[in-house]
Amino acid sequence: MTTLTPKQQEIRDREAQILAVARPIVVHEGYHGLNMDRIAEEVQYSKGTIYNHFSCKEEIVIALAVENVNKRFELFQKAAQFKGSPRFRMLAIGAAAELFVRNSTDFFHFERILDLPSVLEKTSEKRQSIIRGCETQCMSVVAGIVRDAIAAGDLELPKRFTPEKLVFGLWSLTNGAYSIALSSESLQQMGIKDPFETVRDHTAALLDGFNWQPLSTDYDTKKILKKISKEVFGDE
Amino acid sequence: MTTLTPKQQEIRDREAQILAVARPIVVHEGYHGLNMDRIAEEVQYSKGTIYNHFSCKEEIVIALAVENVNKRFELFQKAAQFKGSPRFRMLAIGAAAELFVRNSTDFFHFERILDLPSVLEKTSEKRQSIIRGCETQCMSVVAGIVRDAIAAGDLELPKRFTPEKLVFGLWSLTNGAYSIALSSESLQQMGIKDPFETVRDHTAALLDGFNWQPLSTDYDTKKILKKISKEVFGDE
DNA sequence: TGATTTTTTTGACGATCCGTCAATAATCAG
DNA sequence: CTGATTATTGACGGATCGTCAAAAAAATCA
Repeated sequence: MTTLTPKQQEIRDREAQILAVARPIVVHEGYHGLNMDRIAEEVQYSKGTIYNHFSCKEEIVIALAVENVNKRFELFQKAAQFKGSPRFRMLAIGAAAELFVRNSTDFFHFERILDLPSVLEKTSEKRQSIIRGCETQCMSVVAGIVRDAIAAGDLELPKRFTPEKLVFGLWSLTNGAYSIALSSESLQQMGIKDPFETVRDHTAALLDGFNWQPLSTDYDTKKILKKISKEVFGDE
Repeated sequence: MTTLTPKQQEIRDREAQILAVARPIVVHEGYHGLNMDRIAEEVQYSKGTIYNHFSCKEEIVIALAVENVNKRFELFQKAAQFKGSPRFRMLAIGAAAELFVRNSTDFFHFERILDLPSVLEKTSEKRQSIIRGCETQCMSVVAGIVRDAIAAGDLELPKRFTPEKLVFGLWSLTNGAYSIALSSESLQQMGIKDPFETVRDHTAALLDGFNWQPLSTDYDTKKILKKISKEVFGDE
């Protein structure tokens, strides 16, 4: 129980091995470049063995997505702990989201694949619920900051407008922007050279629109962001 | 030249037939439910004939997407012609986007499939550029409204902030929201029952954040929207 | 009209890839 | 060391893509 036989150890490690082999394939050659025979060849085990770990191809993709959403959740938690006013903590969340996308551009590859219902359908309920759980937790962390802002008197939401709704807006904005930025060729020719900066500007405007104090015009964004990246993400 | 032989007529019509058969399949059974043999069977032509019209499966999907983006562009043009202040015309654009999504939920099916690089890769440059063109034109129409607002003195953008950047934000927000709403199961359980209403609120907040006059607090949204749907989209 | 050329249609076929499973090999327990 | 258990293997069946030589249909011409 406490100690594993070498065989058991080998089996445990293999799952990570398979994912390590699969990840770059999906990233560089897309969903259709990923095929089981190739994985089998690269990890030096037979196809049947791969299927002992993952019941289908889609299960590998979702496993990769799980690795990513866990990382995101960690970043969000760190960010939420930034010492400062709620509005600044929200800025830290934005920085976390940006950092996440920058460090794992590949994330969107997996998320896009799983956006296809015909793909998601084949994956296990178990891993699906892990992903949903991560989403919900991230949402909670951020909604918590909104609640703190309300409690502190920095923010007053319109009638029947929940903190979750506000978070949904931020989530849509950032996710939508990164998603477009990664897929649409036309962005460049429309004159948007730095989507990240644009997203920062827009989240600021959105929160200003809700009159969340202090307004973006009242603080030095660059300065705060520098402080955040030093204190929260010092190492990345 | 001016008149077509019956045979040529038949060939012309067949393309539409194929798409008409393919669309519901993709919508209801996803990308992987769509297969060429099945299409061939349903349109009562052999597979080879299908391949005379579309060089591959992906080409059918992108053709369906083209049908949709054209529809969206039409709606946007109509909306932009609404008689009223730029801010209200922008409201009309929002209504157009919402109407588009409501009437063609299936749109996101095709867009998601084409988000996979491994799928898009196989499609013709011709159809790709049609789609890009529609995107660019939509962007231009909306950016035009922003410019009108600036010219009218209703809006002043921050330094080095182009109208296109503002449009990109709106586009991200709405697209992101609809995309999440359609795919994420977790939304409901987070308490967002009406994503459309939430999107309207957020776009309003975003534009307020840029201090685009008149602010959403200064007009009766419901009233204006009713006017818009009567005058612009009377029939839909 | 009937013969000839051109165009269109067809579906059998090769190729690829998924997922299975009976046979084989490795490991473990006594 | 031996028999029981567990893990591994890769050949195979099935599905689907896209091709292409042969057949059918249409168009052209005498």
